[in-house]
Amino acid sequence: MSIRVRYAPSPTGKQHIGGIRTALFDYFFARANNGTFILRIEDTDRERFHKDALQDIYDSFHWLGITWDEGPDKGGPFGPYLQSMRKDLYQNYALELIEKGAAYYCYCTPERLDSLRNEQQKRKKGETGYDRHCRDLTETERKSLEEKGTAKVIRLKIPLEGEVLFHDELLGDIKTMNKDINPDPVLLKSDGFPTYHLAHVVDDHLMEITHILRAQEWLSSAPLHILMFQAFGWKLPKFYHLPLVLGNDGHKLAKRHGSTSITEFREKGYLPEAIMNYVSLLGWSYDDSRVFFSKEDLEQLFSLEKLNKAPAVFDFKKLEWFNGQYIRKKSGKEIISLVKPYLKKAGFIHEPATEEEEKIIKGMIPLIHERLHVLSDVTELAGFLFHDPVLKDKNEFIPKRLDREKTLQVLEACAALLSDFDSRTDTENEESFRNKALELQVKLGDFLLPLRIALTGSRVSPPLFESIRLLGVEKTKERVKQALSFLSQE
RNA sequence: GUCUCCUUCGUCUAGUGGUCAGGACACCGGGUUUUCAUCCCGGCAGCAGGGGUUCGACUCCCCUAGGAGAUGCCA
Repeated sequence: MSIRVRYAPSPTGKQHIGGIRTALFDYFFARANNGTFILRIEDTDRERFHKDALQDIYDSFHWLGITWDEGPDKGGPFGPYLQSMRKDLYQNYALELIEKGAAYYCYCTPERLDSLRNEQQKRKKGETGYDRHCRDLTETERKSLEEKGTAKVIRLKIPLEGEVLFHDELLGDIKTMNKDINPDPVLLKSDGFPTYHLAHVVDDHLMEITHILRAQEWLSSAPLHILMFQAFGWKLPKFYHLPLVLGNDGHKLAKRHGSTSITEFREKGYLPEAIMNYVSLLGWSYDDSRVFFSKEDLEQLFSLEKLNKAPAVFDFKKLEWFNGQYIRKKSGKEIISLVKPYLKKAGFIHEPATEEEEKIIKGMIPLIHERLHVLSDVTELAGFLFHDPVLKDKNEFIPKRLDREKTLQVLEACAALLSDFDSRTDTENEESFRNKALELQVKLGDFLLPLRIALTGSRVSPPLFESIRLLGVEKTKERVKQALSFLSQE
């Protein structure tokens, strides 16, 4: 039987690292086994639904280059793939469960449920969850509630005794006493929409899903899902509860850990290759040493056997390292087009860029390429090529081993050296500067520092001589002049 | 509180009874160098604890501890 897997996000917020990791595993597993990858949108929570979130799912996937074989926009033999369009279907299945005695109507108001929960929390001990108030309503009680038009939901009737035993392909056999299962969870909400529990079981069956890969946060409700599969008399898919991705505080990854949504990573200048590579290594590995994997590699190499059970902490530093690696693999040409949007956004260049701007960009790439960790670093690194530096701290100019007088002297010497800068090669220039530094009894690094700051506004910059050539000697001279007067101010 | 899952360097991980416990990021040194970055070389650092099983346990079993998740008319 051919493999069919699905990624089933709910459009309630931006796609985060955790969800994408699951999606990637689904996708790679399908590709590596000539299976089918399905995208199903679980938009059954009408209150939390966001149109932008739906778009974000598509955007994130397109950007990463993940394609699906069946989905809302693509169609397929088991559609529609938008759960809100399958509403009636779920109602029928919920009714079927009632007929089978596996579910029942509940007329409890949200208010009653709230106060119930409050009391339970106050008590701290003992029972939690629904008290099964409506489970054994008599027919007459039910009828009178119906006549009053009380809103109702459908709840799953969890057996009071016994246990559920199921096998997780990753975690092994898992046994749960029925009394420990969430007491009678809601299947069909009062607005007629199903909850996740009902919807995914119905759809996974109808869509002939063979493997369910989902995060471990679902593990505790898995027994209840098993119960439903059994009540319907359906064949069980294989379950893989994937380890969670945690933030550096050890908790489930969430907004508070900074920007962990894919679109935010994208905006900061992370490459899809880097994200894909890094995220794939969260809870999965290939062998004892290989770390670089392209999408194509993963589409072939990925296997469920190499999955890890323990949760993984998301490490921004390592992602950044991967990103730097992938940036360095790009050609200069690629970097140019990758970096341009950031220059535009910063207001450094026009749209489209002028000829002069193009020239500068082309020239600066070799200088900044290997200094880039994320693409947005470009504005910091190359800003001085597009605007004069802001001089704000005199002490910045003064090297540790020098004082202000000496620094002024050094800067004057640099200005003098600059006059026939263009007539010399870089090697010759270096020699002249070196000689002058020697003459003034200053280390070359110290000698060049004030000039570097005059030019770029920072102690850290791309190589000096190349930078001077790029910006032009005339402009450099002006900046040195400004620096000189700034530094001589009392 | 209760239930469930998890536990190898700070982090991601390899390891499936006999290894000097391997790799990567981070970190710390050193080298290259006009700063930074890159690059190269080197280093620090781990089997949570306790019992078993076994000739032999990181590997198997039990207990303890710690962590996480769930406990919603959210997914």
